[in-house]
Amino acid sequence: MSATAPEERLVAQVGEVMRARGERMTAARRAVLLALATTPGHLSVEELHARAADGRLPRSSVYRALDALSALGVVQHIHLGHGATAYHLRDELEPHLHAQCRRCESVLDLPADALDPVAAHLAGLGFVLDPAHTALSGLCADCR
Amino acid sequence: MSATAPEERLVAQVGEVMRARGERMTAARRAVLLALATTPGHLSVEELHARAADGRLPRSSVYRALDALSALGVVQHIHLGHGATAYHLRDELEPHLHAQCRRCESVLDLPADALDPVAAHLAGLGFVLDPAHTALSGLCADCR
DNA sequence: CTACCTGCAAACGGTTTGCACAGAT
DNA sequence: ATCTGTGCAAACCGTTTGCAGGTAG
Repeated sequence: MSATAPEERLVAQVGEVMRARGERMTAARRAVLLALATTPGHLSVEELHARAADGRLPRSSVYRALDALSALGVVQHIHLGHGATAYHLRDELEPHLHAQCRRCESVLDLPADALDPVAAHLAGLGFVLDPAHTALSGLCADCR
Repeated sequence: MSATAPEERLVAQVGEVMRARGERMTAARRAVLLALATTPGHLSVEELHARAADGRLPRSSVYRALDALSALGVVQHIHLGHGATAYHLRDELEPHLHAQCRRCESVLDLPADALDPVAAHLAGLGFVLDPAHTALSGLCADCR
């Protein structure tokens, strides 16, 4: 019966959007998209390189696939202080922020509304906060 | 009469702390410290390199001077999303946070207590927030 | 005089790019 | 058949490091 797996549906959907824009759904993009869809949490390019197409996809292609998917709004990234940028599918249903320990680099998830007070303050200055775009920094319980 | 300039007092003070630790107040460290003390706001290593010792101080020495001064707690740094790290003297009297526009890269200052609500939430999880260590991200009034 | 520190130059990790070829439409 | 995307390799940028010589104490 082979019901259509949710990742395959995603690839098909994204493919349509790309075609509508005169772009193409290629093996590289499919591989990156599948890696993101089948792995929980956020992944570095390093990790994507390892998981997508079994490590056979060059890093530069991973970057270009991420660029293309980001342009569609399918993929988002988070800046983690010192460390490498982390990528993830846009999470429409479960948006959340991140706080990273500056010592052990572990990442904590926060409710999406955690920055609402600052966001309001900034809005008053005409500044639109993108709360998920950079991780907060500090020391986790274990590292204090 | 040549009254002692505040920067010179700072250099002398920091020099003492260094000596007390078995370290030294060298020309490189003095130059970086003076550049930070006489320039408002936060500076990249690039900018420090240009201002300290007239550009004659190698970048690697700027990094090492910053490391030494950071170890004393005299200097702090901020991670700015994509961009290069920014350095500044520890501002005991006027601590503040930063929000950076992801388009024009300009930086907005925020009151030090702007993240208190999140900090409280995180404290409940045992996580100690360091609110000044990473800049928030978004779009400024001009770039929207 | 003796550590500690500097300058230089090379290496580094993450990311971007130029180019000729491959492949989706 | 066309034109976008890929692979490769080299360049890039911010940062770190090894080492021989310099200098603060």
